[in-house]
Amino acid sequence: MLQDSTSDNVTKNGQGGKPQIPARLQMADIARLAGVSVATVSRALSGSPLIKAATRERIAQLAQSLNYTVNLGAQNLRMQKNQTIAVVIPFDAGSRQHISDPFFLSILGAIADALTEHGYDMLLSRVDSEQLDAAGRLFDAGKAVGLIIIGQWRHHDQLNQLAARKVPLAVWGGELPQQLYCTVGGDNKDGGAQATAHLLAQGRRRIAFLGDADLPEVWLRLEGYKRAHAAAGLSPQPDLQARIPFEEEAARQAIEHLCDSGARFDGVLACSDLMAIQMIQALRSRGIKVPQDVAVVGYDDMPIAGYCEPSLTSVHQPIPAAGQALVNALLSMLAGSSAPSRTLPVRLIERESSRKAS
Amino acid sequence: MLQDSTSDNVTKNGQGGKPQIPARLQMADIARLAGVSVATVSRALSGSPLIKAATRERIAQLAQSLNYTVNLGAQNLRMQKNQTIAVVIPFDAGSRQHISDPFFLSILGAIADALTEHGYDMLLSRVDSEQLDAAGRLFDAGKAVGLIIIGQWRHHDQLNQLAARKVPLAVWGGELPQQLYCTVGGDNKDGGAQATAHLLAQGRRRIAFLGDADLPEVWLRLEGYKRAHAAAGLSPQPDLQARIPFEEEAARQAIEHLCDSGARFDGVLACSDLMAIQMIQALRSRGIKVPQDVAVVGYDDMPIAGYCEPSLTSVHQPIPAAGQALVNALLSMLAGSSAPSRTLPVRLIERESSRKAS
DNA sequence: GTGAAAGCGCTAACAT
DNA sequence: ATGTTAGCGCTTTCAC
Repeated sequence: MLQDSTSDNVTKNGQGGKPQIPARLQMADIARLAGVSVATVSRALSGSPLIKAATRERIAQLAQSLNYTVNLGAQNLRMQKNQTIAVVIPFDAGSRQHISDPFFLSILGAIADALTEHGYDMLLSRVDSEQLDAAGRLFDAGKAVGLIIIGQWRHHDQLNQLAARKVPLAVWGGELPQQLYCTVGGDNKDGGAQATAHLLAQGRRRIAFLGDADLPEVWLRLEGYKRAHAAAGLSPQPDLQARIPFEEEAARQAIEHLCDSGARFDGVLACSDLMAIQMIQALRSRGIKVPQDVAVVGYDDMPIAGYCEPSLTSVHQPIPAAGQALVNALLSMLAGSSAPSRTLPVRLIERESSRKAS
Repeated sequence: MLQDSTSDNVTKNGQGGKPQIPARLQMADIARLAGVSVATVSRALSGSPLIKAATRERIAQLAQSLNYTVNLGAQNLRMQKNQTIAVVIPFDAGSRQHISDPFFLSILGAIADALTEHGYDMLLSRVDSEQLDAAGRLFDAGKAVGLIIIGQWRHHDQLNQLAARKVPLAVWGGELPQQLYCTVGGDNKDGGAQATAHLLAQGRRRIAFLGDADLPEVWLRLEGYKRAHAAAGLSPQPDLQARIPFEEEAARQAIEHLCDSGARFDGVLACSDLMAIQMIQALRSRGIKVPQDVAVVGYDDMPIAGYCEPSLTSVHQPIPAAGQALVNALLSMLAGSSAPSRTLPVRLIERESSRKAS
């Protein structure tokens, strides 16, 4: 059997059993075509000064014209490197619905931009929000060198375990005591407080809080809500704290339920813009006016906030900064340094939905 | 030098120069710990019946307890396989803004779900919408075995070239003549026609069309708009066709400009819900009532459509079906079969923004 | 039933 | 300035 057969244009074609799909070009092919060794091609393509400029150029041209690109899988294996970060958007196990909150695309885009800038690829993955630790598999299997997880959900503990296992990890969420992993998040306590203080300043006294306080971010916002009440010498009604989930359909039902429960309120702090909008709709369909009868404040300040009717007062989160901060944190962990958790400033954007009652 | 040194717990630690970050466990480590060869571990972990059940179980336990998982990079290289699909969301080159239209997350989620179901990973990538062919690199470099591209943008030609190069490709967009690649998309012509017919039926006669007809999807919707006019024995005013881009900020400006241009219209067909909402806002800020003075119809029927004030009439796109169709198409191409383009049915959801003029 | 050894596509010493 | 060679972590014939 001839080893040096130069008769084939492309390495290994027609050997395998299957009807081989256009086998990808590999370095050996380029080498043969250029009449040099693979080592030379490798060096030429990586721009090594060891190769004579003319040869380098010739090889580069050849590769380009054939759309050849170094196989990154093989390259990474050999170089022991991996430039992929997994971004995990947990999904609500009950309703396998895909998350409709625009906040997620927004932060995803920001992370994608930041990763691209640093030359990393982004593997998008969805895991059950009840089993965040399943994301660790992406690291164990070497698919990604690090993880960015959007939200702690109910599993601070699982995230801690991942971190204890030394899985490089940056999490969008609230900073919690005894936390082993790095979080980046808006200042939820302050955001909750700003929004609540604003409603109180408008003369609202019975302010409903919409959100599932089992989630750290929401819990912190609730703390802010309480703090603002305390600062005004008031104490909030516990029955006005409604456990509304983020997922759209479940949220709709819970909001309807709240409105029909007979609870009386003249202000609402919702933990997402979506919830706020759903609440406004539920109120209006019951003949209750916003903002005259009930003032509503949302959270995240997504683009829609400015476009609804009435335009929505909302707590603005610095999404692009968040994306960068998450990526920076993770990269510095990968570089061996430790990354402190960061809390980013937020600010209330006042619009029509919370205008002062007449 | 001892080859068989069993003294090290982990392969290659403390050999390299750098302060080695917790070197990942590899098969050799498991093999040593289990007192068998790597071949046995490999077989055991892949559930080969060649291995005695007891041994297999023991090895599985060990691996599990150590969070060991086969390195997929190496596995893929060896097995000549790759289970990654790249999903490309082009960005508008001018405004490097991340796309704020919720439609993109929505379809991204649908694709992610469909890919997960088939055991594929999803690499999310953003490319300049003017250089869609740059996405081919993901395939050339072996990072992904196939591409799903969201939208044709202005570069039908580049997509055709990719397809001609045999890059496995499925595109969300409009079906065009002489198209070498596979598209999946809503029935844009019909969607445009349904929306327009609805507006005409409400007595509207001067209907503005908002969208950049350079984009195939938009062009098809415009065709539907014209067809509906023709069917009613009417002909649309060319000056009411406004080239509004999808990107939020640019759209806002273009819409303001249209409103101030003196163009008179009593109906609007917008090519996204975002545009529709922006238009409603622009009109109202000028004292024009929706739907009394101007009826507005959006496109995509995103969740917000039902939640704005007035609620938005919109053309509903079957996003989950679209995600599955895109994935199925790509997978069947990968399997060697050809995949026909698909046009999915759409339907108009009537809401308040287009109620009949009194 | 298990081990030894070759090789997936590439890079980096070490030759020359 | 270029070629030879030995692996990266894994799977899989082929031996035993």
